[in-house]
Amino acid sequence: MIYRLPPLNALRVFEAAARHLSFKEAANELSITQAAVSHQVKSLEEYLGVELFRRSGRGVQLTEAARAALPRLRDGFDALAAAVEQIRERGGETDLAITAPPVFTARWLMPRLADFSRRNPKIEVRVVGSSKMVDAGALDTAVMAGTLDLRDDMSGVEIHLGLGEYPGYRSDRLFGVSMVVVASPELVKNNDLQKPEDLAHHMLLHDDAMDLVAHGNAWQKWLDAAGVADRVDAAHGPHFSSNILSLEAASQKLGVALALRPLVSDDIASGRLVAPFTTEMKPVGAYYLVCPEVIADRPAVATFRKWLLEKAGSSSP
Amino acid sequence: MIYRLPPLNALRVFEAAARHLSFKEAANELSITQAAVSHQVKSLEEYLGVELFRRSGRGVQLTEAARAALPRLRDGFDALAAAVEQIRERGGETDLAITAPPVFTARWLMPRLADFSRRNPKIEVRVVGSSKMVDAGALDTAVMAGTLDLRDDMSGVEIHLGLGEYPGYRSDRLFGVSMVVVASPELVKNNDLQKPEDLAHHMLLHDDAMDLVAHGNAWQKWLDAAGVADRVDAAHGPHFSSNILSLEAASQKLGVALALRPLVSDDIASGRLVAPFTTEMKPVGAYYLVCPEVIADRPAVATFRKWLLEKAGSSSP
DNA sequence: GTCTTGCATAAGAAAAACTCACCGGTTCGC
DNA sequence: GCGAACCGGTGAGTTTTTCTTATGCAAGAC
Repeated sequence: MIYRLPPLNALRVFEAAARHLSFKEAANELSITQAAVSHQVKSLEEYLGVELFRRSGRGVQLTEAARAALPRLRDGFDALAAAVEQIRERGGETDLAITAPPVFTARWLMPRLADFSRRNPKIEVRVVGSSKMVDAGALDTAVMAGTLDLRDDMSGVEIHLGLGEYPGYRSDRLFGVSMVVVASPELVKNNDLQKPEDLAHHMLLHDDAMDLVAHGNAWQKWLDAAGVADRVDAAHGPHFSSNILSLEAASQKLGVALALRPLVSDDIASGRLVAPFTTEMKPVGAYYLVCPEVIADRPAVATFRKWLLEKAGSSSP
Repeated sequence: MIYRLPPLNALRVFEAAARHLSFKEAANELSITQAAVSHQVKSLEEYLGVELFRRSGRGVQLTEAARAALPRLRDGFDALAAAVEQIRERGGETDLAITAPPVFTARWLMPRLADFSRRNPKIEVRVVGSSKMVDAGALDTAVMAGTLDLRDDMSGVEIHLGLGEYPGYRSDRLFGVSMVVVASPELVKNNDLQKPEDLAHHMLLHDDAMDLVAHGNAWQKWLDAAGVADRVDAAHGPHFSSNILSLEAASQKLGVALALRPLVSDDIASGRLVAPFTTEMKPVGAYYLVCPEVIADRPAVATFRKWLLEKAGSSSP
């Protein structure tokens, strides 16, 4: 993952200016002059080729483009600030830090983690749901060949959805995943949702994470696999930023979502969701437990790995 | 929200160096010299007062502190990159983009959103769960009543947990929140969890988001409010990065969590969770629907606001 | 009109980032 | 062992970026 980022200071200045809706105030907050803010904002606008503020003689207003990006920008700085804070306080006080994709965490890990904690009450756990544990890059051709590696870093253990190619790191395969269509049982009962063609009459729920896994529009790919791409429109429907949200939406009868098997097994077993079709799309990759060799033999890590592999083995497809 | 951040370029260099576990490789990626990387890393270490790499003659190793903070750091840069990308592409093309905290989205918005979509099938929605929509509020900004921005390629509303002071933005109060203790019904039945003191015998589930809302250690504050701070240890127990995860953990009987009322009302009604104590801690703030004045009167936004306020009114405390 | 406020801009000053050249320790091949 | 190849550390000097000062310009307030 190589970041292509604009000058970061300019971003920070822009964020402050946007928050205050005033260059002067922003300058004050940052302990620089108003002129400096003006310069930075201008350079950022030139770099991006996009107007960020609308100057109306006196005062400034955000443009649509700038406004739309602000939440993420704040998210970014928040995360950076948190990371720095963590370093300052020597954060890793817990015995075991687990970083994993949110869906995996909520749907698979959590229901089982209680068991782990019961068996190992002394191991203090820290669970971080990180949206970017999907190896988007791992689906690139270069990496598919197994030549390139990414992510030579990490803290504690991480769970990745990828190919398991992490040179220098111990990686254990948990289980493979496939993509299935899920919907609320009532939706299936009430309307006819027996053949993939019937999807044309339902709302398709999209989510960004799934598109990442599928390396494109996930619905499009699934419909292709099912051979009904020409009869169902994959473009429309609400978008969600995470699989957790789209699954929640599906169970609320908002529409039909894509999910990863076996993560949704529990939902299906409990009747919260059903998988009406047999068509399953095998995306590349599987969930892997990855950790740097240097910490692989720590007691807490070793215990967790052993436990996790056992759990994965007993419920894997 | 004023960010206290180290020199950002140093952070970026550090991230690259950590990823490659090599100053030389990092230098190569960043198109600078190895000496520059060395300098930047050193300055960051001095700024933080924390050793980040352990130099072993040839090659470098991450220290614990550095390793622990990396996932967040990467999350941060990912978010910044995404924000920049979004600005470049002038955002999505949906009719209505809703950015909200993850718990709010999953526990409150989603169950109701189905109704909205049913009533307004033509409005295409994009829901983004953003981890840090909690804020103290931008309090001292100049209010601008400027020229209208007539471009309509993207319209975003946000839901914040804050004070409702957003100059230049239209903000409507949805409902206030209070902090309550929740646990699995079985946990309450099997063990005695009748008085706050009993918490001493249970695992306390911590989450970062709740600490943010409480402006400190949320459990500590709750225990203070309940008057049992001296009898229950607020420090230990597993940590989660989001309220969604800690609630999930609680319902899996891993321990006892803090939650926001009324977000968990549905869980309590359905019996997934119970709130064993009457002590409720009122944290500052409430959920607000916030949107820039310039887009407040667009049909999609106006429709959504009307609907949302109606829903909030009928279920607020 | 005149005053005030807030952003833009140019030119020079200050600060930060980078390079170069060289050092020293470690590893690896012979 | 011994020397070569690597890799990071360091200090001095240079380049680039960022900031300030000073001033200009437009819009709203009185």
